[in-house]
Amino acid sequence: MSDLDVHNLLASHNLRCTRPRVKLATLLFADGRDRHVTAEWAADALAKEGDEVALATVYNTLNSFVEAGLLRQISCQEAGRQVFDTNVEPHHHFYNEQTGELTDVPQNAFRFYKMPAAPDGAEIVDWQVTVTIRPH
Amino acid sequence: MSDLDVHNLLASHNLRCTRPRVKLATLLFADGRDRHVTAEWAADALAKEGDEVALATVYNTLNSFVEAGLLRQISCQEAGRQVFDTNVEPHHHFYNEQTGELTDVPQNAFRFYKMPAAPDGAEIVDWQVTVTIRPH
DNA sequence: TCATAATTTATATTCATTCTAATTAAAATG
DNA sequence: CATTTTAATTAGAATGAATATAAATTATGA
Repeated sequence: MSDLDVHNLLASHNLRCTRPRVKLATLLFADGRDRHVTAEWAADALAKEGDEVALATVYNTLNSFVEAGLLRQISCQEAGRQVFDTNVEPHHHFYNEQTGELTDVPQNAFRFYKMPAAPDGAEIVDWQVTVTIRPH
Repeated sequence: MSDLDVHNLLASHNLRCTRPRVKLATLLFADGRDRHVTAEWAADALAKEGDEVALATVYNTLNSFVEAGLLRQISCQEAGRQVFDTNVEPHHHFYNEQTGELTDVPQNAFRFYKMPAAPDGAEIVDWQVTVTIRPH
């Protein structure tokens, strides 16, 4: 993903092209790989490249990316830290209980013939499987 | 669940019968209902009954209960707080995105005919579905 | 170029949880 | 039953993640 692409990506999501946003978007989206990152990880990764961004800004930016639909916040995780997922398509996760690492499981890895109905007065908007794995 | 039962429950799980443990076990297990509770909720509930227990003790106790297999820690939740589940059997959850409330979904409400294989070098130890619902 | 509105930033603050060290209480022993 | 040992409780301090604040900076459009 070129500099121009990053600018287009931000612009097309109504996000101003600021230094922190460009750096973070490049870090997260440039190679098209799926990633599960914390704010601290992203801040450290930028710092290592000499692109220091204040931690508060990293939080702000990741949250704007979530609002813009560029990132997804993962709710299935070790308690106590927010994890952001670059894969915004519906999918599931392996959770390595030893390392805490999350790995994507494609949506179609699960096929079901029975699902619960939504409770009265509510609708189902998403479902997500967390598969806990243990190395042996 | 009588006082005697609570004592038996604790004793049979190698937990000393202390005031905080008896109070918490009674609060959580006496009526056999499934509950999803935070440490703060439990501390407040005891305080309202005149049975004050230090918050640190509530945390200690809930964590011992988890270790003893009397409670389960839920990993699918709003970021930032631990939720303890009195239902230790395999099951799933509705997550109300409006209120944050969790409701049990019985294990057999899902039937799959296709599940992902565990990655090399690991085994699947648990899987759990979180169904996000929205009131309408 | 200039004005203005959004963004960044350092710092302070909040909140959930754990740690510490002293006290208290439970079970085991004699 | 008294004593000893060991575990649990507790107040308060400490930690760590995330957000709020408010002043300085920067992007964008006129």
